[in-house]
Amino acid sequence: MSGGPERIRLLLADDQALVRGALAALLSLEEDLTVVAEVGRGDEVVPEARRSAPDVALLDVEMPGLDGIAATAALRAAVPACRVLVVTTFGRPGYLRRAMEAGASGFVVKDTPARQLADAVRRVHAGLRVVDPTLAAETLAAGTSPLTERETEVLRTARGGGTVADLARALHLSEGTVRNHLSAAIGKTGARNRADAIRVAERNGWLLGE
Amino acid sequence: MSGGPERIRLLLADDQALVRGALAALLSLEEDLTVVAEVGRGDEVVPEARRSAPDVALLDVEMPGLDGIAATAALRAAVPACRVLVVTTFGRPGYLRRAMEAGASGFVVKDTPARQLADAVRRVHAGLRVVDPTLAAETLAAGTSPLTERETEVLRTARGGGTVADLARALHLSEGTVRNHLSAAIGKTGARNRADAIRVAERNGWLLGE
DNA sequence: CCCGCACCGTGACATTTGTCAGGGCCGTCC
DNA sequence: GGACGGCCCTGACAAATGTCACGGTGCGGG
Repeated sequence: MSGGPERIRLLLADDQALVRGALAALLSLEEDLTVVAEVGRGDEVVPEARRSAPDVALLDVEMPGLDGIAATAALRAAVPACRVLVVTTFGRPGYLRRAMEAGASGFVVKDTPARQLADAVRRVHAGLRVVDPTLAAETLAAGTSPLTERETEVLRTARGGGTVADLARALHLSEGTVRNHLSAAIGKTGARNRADAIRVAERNGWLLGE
Repeated sequence: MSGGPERIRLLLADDQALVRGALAALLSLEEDLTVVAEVGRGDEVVPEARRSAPDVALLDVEMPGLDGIAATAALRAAVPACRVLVVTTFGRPGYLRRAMEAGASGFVVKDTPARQLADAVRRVHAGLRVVDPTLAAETLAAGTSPLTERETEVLRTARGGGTVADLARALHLSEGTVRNHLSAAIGKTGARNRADAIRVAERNGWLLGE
């Protein structure tokens, strides 16, 4: 508590309580870091950040309530002084780009060595950007989503695994139109199936928004 | 190092280095626990356990090389003195049953509070069993897999997302047989699609073994 | 022994899915 | 204004998928 007045204040957001607590333990070992808040849902990030005024927020992408990308945007708007470091399980190429566009300062996958996390936090706090180099290359290669807005929506709905008729009803579209969008999506993703297209799009992080 | 000779020796296995390190930090805060080994792959568990002789092994289910269930069985056979606590992301009903059958002493999901982990470790070390009560109920409800061995195999292969012809070639079966197995699986899972059936089976942990 | 059951295969069938060629409605940009 | 492109729809077609009925093989239990 009285270690010094200059500690970097951290907010942790991760839906898995165990991981959250473990990260807190890991980061608290550092002299210059202190965890001032922990939340388990994306929509709790902004309220909690308003209350505890952290310097850096570590956000997971997969969270209930609000995904980490949307939470990033909301947090940047509500508490501009707080920088964001996205820490995620999956190195989906699209995630990185979306996170950066939303205003994140850094992006780290969960299979990077534990030692590097504290450094990443310090760099972000210092105003630098932190990006996994391997992932950056993939992101450039994968580029932005080739899918149109409607195609994305159809594909996202199709994730639930219903028939074309179901999708048409859910989206208030004609069956033919749904088929057309799916066909276009299958072509653009280079897939052979609807299921295949969903997998490809998901892996690239093209099914996130909204 | 010299806190006392009676510390519980732990082995951690998780494919995400960050989580692994964080768990190590969390558990090392406890006076009576010490982490003696960390691995990132399932097939490294037994060799490492032979070398470091841990009292308790914390294994993730999702791991490259060898999944946590198979690693549990192998570890129990190779190093009977070491008890196993499975720590996993997904509370799939089938995972719990399979883990227990493989000889695990405990099963914890990653969104349990961090404080409880150390207690779970101590209980397991003391010879008790630790099971998430909510999950136990679900497991009883979901029961064992209704799928026959072949159906499971076909469904597992179908996950890759190929056509029936592809599956037939990969499994050395006739197309008609593959269709029959898929049809049976769809019926038994109460699904309407092949993709749907895969999702249901996956959620229940029926696609694990082998 | 006989029955049930998992398993493999065949063939035929209805349904679903994916593709293609159209056409019309709107915006934006040149 | 005209071209372009996203979006919606139609209708028709081929291919893949799911279902059904059937026969044949082993294996284990009553």
